[in-house]
Amino acid sequence: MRIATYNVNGVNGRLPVLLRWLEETKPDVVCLQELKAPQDNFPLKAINEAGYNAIWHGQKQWNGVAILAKGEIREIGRALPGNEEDQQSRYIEALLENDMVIACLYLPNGNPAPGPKFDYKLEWFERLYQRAGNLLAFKVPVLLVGDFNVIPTELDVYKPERWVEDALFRPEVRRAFEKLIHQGWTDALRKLYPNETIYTFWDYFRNAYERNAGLRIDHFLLSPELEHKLVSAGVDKEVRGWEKSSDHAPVWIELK
DNA sequence: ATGCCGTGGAAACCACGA
Repeated sequence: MRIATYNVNGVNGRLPVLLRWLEETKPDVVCLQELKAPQDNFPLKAINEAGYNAIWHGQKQWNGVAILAKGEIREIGRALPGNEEDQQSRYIEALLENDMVIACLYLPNGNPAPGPKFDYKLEWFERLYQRAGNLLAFKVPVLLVGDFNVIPTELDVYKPERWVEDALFRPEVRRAFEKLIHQGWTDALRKLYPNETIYTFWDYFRNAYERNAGLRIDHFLLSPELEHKLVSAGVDKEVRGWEKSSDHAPVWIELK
């Protein structure tokens, strides 16, 4: 089965691109981030007509996550536990019909750093670590998927020296990602391509896409139960070059 | 070195993103 993640940067503004990409690549399950749509303005009809069921957690103006599936999908939760005051819709968790658990997440950007937004990012990351540990303890197949807003290593950014102070690459954030991996997760794309330059995001300006000045910040983390089912993975890079594209490209994995 | 672009919501600019 093919599972994909795509930060759409506005699900309604991106609808033609999203539908074309779904039609061309036919993923079985899709995690979307940055819907930028309130709960009652999600394009469910168009998604259904494209052949997908959907659950989503919207928010007026910003954030918002969704999971689409050709098969049945049952929502488990739509908030990351541990902070009742967190109102931002950045997390949704579901059970797929093959009993796999999938968490679709949009980790906070965190800039400017240091500052309250960076503190929120680290706090959110710690709660994700706790939740991820609880999911691992169930000993079932689990996927943590989405826009982590983390550049894991120097290999994942075109000019690392320019990013050392940035909230996507600061040591605290890289350590948090490393700590999560060491909890027992596998970074799917790095497992298959340990030494390749792979990007999933290119800025809208400075001709970043044409210069291939990108970042790898959209990730698939596999629980141990899934590690040996990983067949292939990649980035639908050409989608980033389409008219009215998001600044992210879709990323996908294939599981047997 | 830098939101230079893009989105959505409100208002004809703003916040936010990475």
